[in-house]
Amino acid sequence: MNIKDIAKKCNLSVATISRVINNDPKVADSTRKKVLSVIDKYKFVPNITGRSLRTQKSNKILVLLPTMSNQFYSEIIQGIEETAEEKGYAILVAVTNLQEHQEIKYLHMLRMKHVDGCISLFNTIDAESISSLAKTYPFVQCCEPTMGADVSSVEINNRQAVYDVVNQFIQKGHKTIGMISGDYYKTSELGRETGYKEALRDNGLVFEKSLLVKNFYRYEDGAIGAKKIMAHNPKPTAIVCASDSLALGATSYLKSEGYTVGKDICVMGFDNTAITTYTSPTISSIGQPRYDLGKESFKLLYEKLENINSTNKKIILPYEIIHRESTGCSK
Amino acid sequence: MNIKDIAKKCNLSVATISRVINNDPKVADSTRKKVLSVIDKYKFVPNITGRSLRTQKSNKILVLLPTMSNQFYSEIIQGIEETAEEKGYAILVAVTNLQEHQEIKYLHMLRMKHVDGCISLFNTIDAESISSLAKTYPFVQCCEPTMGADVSSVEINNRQAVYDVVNQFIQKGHKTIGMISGDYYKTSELGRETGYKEALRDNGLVFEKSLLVKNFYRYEDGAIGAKKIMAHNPKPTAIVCASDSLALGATSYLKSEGYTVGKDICVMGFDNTAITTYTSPTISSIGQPRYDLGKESFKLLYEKLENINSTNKKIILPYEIIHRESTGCSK
DNA sequence: GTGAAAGCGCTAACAG
DNA sequence: CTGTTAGCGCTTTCAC
Repeated sequence: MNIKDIAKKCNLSVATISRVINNDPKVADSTRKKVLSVIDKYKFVPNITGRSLRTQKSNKILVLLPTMSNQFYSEIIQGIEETAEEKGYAILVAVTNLQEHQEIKYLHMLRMKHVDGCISLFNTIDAESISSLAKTYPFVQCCEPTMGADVSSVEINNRQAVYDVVNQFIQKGHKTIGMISGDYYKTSELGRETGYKEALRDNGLVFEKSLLVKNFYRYEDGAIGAKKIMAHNPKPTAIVCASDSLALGATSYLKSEGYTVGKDICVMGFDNTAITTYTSPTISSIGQPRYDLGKESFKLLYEKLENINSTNKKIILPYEIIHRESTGCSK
Repeated sequence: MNIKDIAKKCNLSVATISRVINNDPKVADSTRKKVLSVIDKYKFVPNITGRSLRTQKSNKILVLLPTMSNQFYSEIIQGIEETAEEKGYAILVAVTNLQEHQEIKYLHMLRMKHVDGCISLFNTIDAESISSLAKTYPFVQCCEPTMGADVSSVEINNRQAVYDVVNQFIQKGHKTIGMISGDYYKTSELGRETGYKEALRDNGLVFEKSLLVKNFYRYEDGAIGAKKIMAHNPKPTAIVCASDSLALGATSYLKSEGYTVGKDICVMGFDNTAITTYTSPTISSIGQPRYDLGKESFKLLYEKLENINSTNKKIILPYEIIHRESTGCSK
């Protein structure tokens, strides 16, 4: 059942059917009624591939995710989705699992015009490729802009967030502070680690390599990281983590070793995911405005969708530091 | 830059270019070489919309998710993705957020031939619509088959899983057992609740309405549920939950009320997500073979992709009951 | 207000 | 081995 069939049933041309489908005002009311009833009767749905081929647009955008196993992304996607829907765009999510060939495969959907634009939550390909991609296709990076790439992006000031936290710790009297970070989200990690180092430096403390451990973002990496950091002499009294999962893993390890987290040692998480209030101790965290991160990303993408030559923008959104039980202690 | 342009640059027909693109063996080696070098030079990428329109297939499948904020789905999707890739299919994920209009919107992608098939992790539309959809398009349900629908599906035996757990509790001497369930995944919930009721009945215990609370699957719903259940007289000594988030929320509430979970009261989760081993107490849980759930779903879908008239299959995969600290107690 | 016809980019049947 | 041709389903001039 295609447009031609409907045209036959109606004794009209395909052009008229097309006009009805697309709400063209210059079609007689009686004609429109007849066509709609036939469309309804046969449950006709216009073939979007034919339409895409003709109009050269799909009204779909791609959201590229590094992994699905991160609570953090869900609200960002909701922000994108709800903003996109207002403008008539559906969103499609693809997961790269951090594999470059997957990333390339899905980015081809842009070049192949199967989607009109892409919001990427993470990229492995180099800055130059990103820049050239963004020049030709509507493309926006969210949370993890590739360093040195000329592209629109939305993120928080990761450096400043950790700087503030470490600074607070030092004000409260902490002298030995560790950090557990990850090892693949290059941009945010560098920012967070830089904030850590700069806060130490600005307070006259020296950065020690053995107090900064980097690995993945699984709970167990938090535990492993905490173990390494606690082997340091003197023992740290505070640990900043690059995610809540790391903070939770660290807390779990510290408790098993007899420390009272929030009293003997402070632990700070990142992203303020729902879990933080349901553990004991509850986990302090740095919150990102997830919904708005998604929303602003789509708005930037929409500017590119309307005019690919519009200038690239870099948007920085505010973060918040939320103190819970895990940072109850001063030293 | 399209196939026609390439043909001109090569002084060949578009047909030959198409043959090269599609690895047709009956193309002279010298010709192939020339074409490939031109393709490379101009960075030509075949337009997949044109191809889809012509071949009537997209080599893409849709994975329909009720929500993104559930750790549980990530490994299922990986199972689907890796199996699909072997067969040359890319996967696209869409999130309905439990809204019917979203579900319908994305299912249209099937009818519009924008994807060749769909694996759905949850549906709100009725059994008849599902059956008729599955008759015409490759469609498989994973984890939550719609009751009464004629469709291929993969799941575990939810009823038996909870039956076993409750039975174990009773064998260990528990006499008052509560259950915290959810209120929208109709199929699995009904199965789990039925298992709970049947185990009670088969052991001569009576089911009491106030011991079964239903709500959403957020941590707070676990806390709220536990509060309600603990108001019962006599006090329950074990609670079965329909998810790990509920179990964690319940545990958090019980601890705040002074109970020692695993000693005063047992708590069982569901899905065996990573968090269960990083809380204290660690949470016992019923594990589903997530990767295989995804893998088998794609295999069923592939049978439909090859032959839409192949008979529908219902696959039941094994579960496992994993005891951790939260179920340490007998009564 | 409606229809005829061209064409989006591609593949495949057929001819040679 | 290569070219010619038709057509996938749709939108959009251009006529009338």
